[in-house]
Amino acid sequence: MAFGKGCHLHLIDGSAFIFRAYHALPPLTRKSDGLPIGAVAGFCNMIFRYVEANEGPDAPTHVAVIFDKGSHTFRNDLYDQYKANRDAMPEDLRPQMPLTREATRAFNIACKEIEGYEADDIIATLSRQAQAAGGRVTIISSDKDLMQLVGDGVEMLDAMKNRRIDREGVLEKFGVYPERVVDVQALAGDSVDNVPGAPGIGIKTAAQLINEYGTLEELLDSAEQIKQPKRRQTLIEKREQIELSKRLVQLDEATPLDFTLDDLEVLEPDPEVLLPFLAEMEFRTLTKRIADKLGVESPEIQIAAPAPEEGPSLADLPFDPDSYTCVRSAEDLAPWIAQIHARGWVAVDTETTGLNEMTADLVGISLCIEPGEACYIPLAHKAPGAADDLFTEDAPVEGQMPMADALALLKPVLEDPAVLKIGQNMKYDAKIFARQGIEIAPIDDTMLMSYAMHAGLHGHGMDALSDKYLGHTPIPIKSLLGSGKSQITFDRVPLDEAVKYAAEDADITLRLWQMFRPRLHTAQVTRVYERLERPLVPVLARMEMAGIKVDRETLSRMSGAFAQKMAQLEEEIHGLAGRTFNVGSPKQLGEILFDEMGLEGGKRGKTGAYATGADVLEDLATLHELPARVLDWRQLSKLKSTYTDALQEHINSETGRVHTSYSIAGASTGRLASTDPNLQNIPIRTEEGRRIREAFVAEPGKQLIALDYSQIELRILAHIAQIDALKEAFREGQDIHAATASEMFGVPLDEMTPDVRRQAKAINFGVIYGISAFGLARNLRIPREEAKAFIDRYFERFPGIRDYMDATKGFAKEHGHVATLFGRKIHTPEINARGPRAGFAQRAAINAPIQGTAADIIRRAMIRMEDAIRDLPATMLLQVHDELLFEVEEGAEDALIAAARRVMEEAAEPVIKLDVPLVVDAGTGANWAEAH
DNA sequence: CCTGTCACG
DNA sequence: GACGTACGTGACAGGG
Repeated sequence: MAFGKGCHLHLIDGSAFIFRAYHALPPLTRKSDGLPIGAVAGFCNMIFRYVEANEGPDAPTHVAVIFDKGSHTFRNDLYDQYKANRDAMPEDLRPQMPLTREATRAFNIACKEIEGYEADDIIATLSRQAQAAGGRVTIISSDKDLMQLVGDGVEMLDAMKNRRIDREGVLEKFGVYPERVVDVQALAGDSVDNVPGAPGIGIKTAAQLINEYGTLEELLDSAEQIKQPKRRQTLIEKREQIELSKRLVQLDEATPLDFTLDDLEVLEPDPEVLLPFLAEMEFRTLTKRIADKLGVESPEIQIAAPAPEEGPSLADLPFDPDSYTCVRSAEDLAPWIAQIHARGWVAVDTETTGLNEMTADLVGISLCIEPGEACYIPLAHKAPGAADDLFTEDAPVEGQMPMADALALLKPVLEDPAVLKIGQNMKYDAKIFARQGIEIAPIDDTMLMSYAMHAGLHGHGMDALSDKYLGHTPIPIKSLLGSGKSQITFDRVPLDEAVKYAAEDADITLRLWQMFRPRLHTAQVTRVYERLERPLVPVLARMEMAGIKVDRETLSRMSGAFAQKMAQLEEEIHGLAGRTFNVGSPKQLGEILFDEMGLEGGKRGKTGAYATGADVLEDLATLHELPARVLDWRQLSKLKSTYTDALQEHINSETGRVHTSYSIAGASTGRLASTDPNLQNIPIRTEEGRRIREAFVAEPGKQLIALDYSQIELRILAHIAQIDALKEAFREGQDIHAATASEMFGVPLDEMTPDVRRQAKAINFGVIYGISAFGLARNLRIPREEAKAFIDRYFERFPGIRDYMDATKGFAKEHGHVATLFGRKIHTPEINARGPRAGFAQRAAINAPIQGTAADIIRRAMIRMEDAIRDLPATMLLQVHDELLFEVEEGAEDALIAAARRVMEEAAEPVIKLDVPLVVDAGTGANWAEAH
């Protein structure tokens, strides 16, 4: 069909699709050969979704996907810096580029690119041709450069946001209509494409100037008349640069094409072509979906067994467990040490008798210097267990170096500032070595490299990373140790097996390091890794080793009291129920409440059991006494089992202190997580619970000091979202929730009631969490309509908040991640999902930059803290997200507070100058309850 | 091993 | 138009 009046042309910006697909999906690889395929998969999905969405009455008659071709265009001849600051294409995306073309053709959609021209120029040329022929055009892209084409039958469609952009939309974005967009762009420049523009003039100012003077040329000719001296000078002095910028942003509407509009007619996909392509890519789900849609049978997808030697990215070297060396003597070890010095780096891994670094004993050390070249140094292996004779059982295995000898030889290497020690989760090994008197440094950590690059995409344990990035499943530790009751410790593992396992770990670590090192740069997270992740390792190691003194007597006394009270309550509850049952069983409790007692409103969860959460029981408490007693019982049960009992088990017998372990790469937002035990959730909100903190004490002659950031997340929100009213309130030191309430409800601050303030507080928190009327309604126990009215009012009073939320969601959808002020990336792979998961992902995306920036700030404070308090008799013990806890000798409290507060309040600087002050509150006491 | 519950920021 | 919703964690008990 010839293109003409009544025709509708769709032009799809192919590169935008590809990059969106690439960033939206984890680095998927084709199962059979490891070919990176994530972007192709995403691309095909997007094309398919596009096709499905365009079957209606407004279906296009003509369509093409347009790509960029080559990196050199006429714009580079005009200006050699054009797009010069663009990152190189990620290594794993490059091989996917030709496949996206193939995919387009497989869908039977015209696929066009022309050497030396950008896709935008081809799109411009086709749009004008279509307009001239009397047809309509829809450009599927969100690239603002294309906005100059809009109007007179040409519209843009942002496929992700599903938003059409017409002339008014362009006006909204640029402040001018499409025909003047290039003028505004020429002035404002574009940092992404490295278009210089006029320094100091952004889109707002540019639009204002153009609207005042009509066109860019008229503006430049009348530059002398401009009142603002700075602006006038810029426009006069930078005229050439501005005119060059205009030529750079101006799309070429006369690109020579080797095809015509008629060639772009919409065609049905041919199942004989499309399905084999999808099957070859090994897209199971998509192949089936499309086959169903086309009404044909889905082809069988044959996935050959992975052939590691054919893996393209890792054409390296297969893993050979038999190639590893067992080092049994100083003579064996010497050449390894020489090789390490020759290279300047070595991957190191320790094997121990357990997972708790404070109690586990060193069993052996493995080293790797090149992929495939690794050794294991057994140091404390014993004969395999269960010997009849208790004495021979503990005899060391023959042929091991004395531990002291090995450590004496390794210590200089491990502490050599010229030798980089590479590990996976180095904090563990650093602590093991520290207990042997070795301060390992400098270090790299593959777990943290992965975390900096891939937070939110997947876990960062070695097994996951090896599988994903090396296509190799490591020997499972369970195969050596067994599990459950018969589990043995690593010192009982036979040497030949131990060598294979341990050396492989070091080998994997080295290979991951070689792969990740360049990728840190392409992912632009080198600074995050080097400034926020890696330096934290020694800091946390020292905090964990310091531990905090916990008074067993106090806990034990509380346990006894709790047990007594619980027994009492249990009796009462059984009496009220009319029979005995396990109060701790939600299942049994639900049956009692809703089946036997016949209370109304029982809701079943997905397992079919009644929900009996605190919110449910609180509602029921108005109807009957039993649920109220159960709530009391549950509180005590929680306190006893999780705190007063369990904490006693964690008191280290040697130090008399409790040593938590922080996971650096656990939470996707950059927060730390505390485990074994978790010291970040010690009770404080209720009086009974709070008393548990009395058991966390300072040594005699010392004090505990707690410093915590006041409202740090709301302050960050005020800064990021640029909310002037919030900023002002913080600058004036106002009660922020009261100030919010006052602004929203018009109540003067001195007439504020606690209830109004409470509601405003809930809204403030809600905003940080990605507010919804439902969530707020549930939190405040008010009707949803009322909650919605609150939120509407809030957005009305603080319109910047909604802009922030929309912008953050949009960014996540486009890039597949969000970022903190310090550049930490948090990936949001589900952001383009459908159904309830989309909501989750969106709220998480809104929250992540705020929570993550707060996490970055306290990390910066912790990293600087040791230096700042070096001369004080004080130790940093714990971090609880926005709080740091110190132990300090009596008499030095004030000095510590002053020094630590300064570090914390200035922690964002100099990278970020926040528009709001950071404020730190401090408390001192003999125990944690008093210090808070 | 999963689910529900509840402790924290 | 229906659906299901506050963000981030870890530990414990029950129950299959």
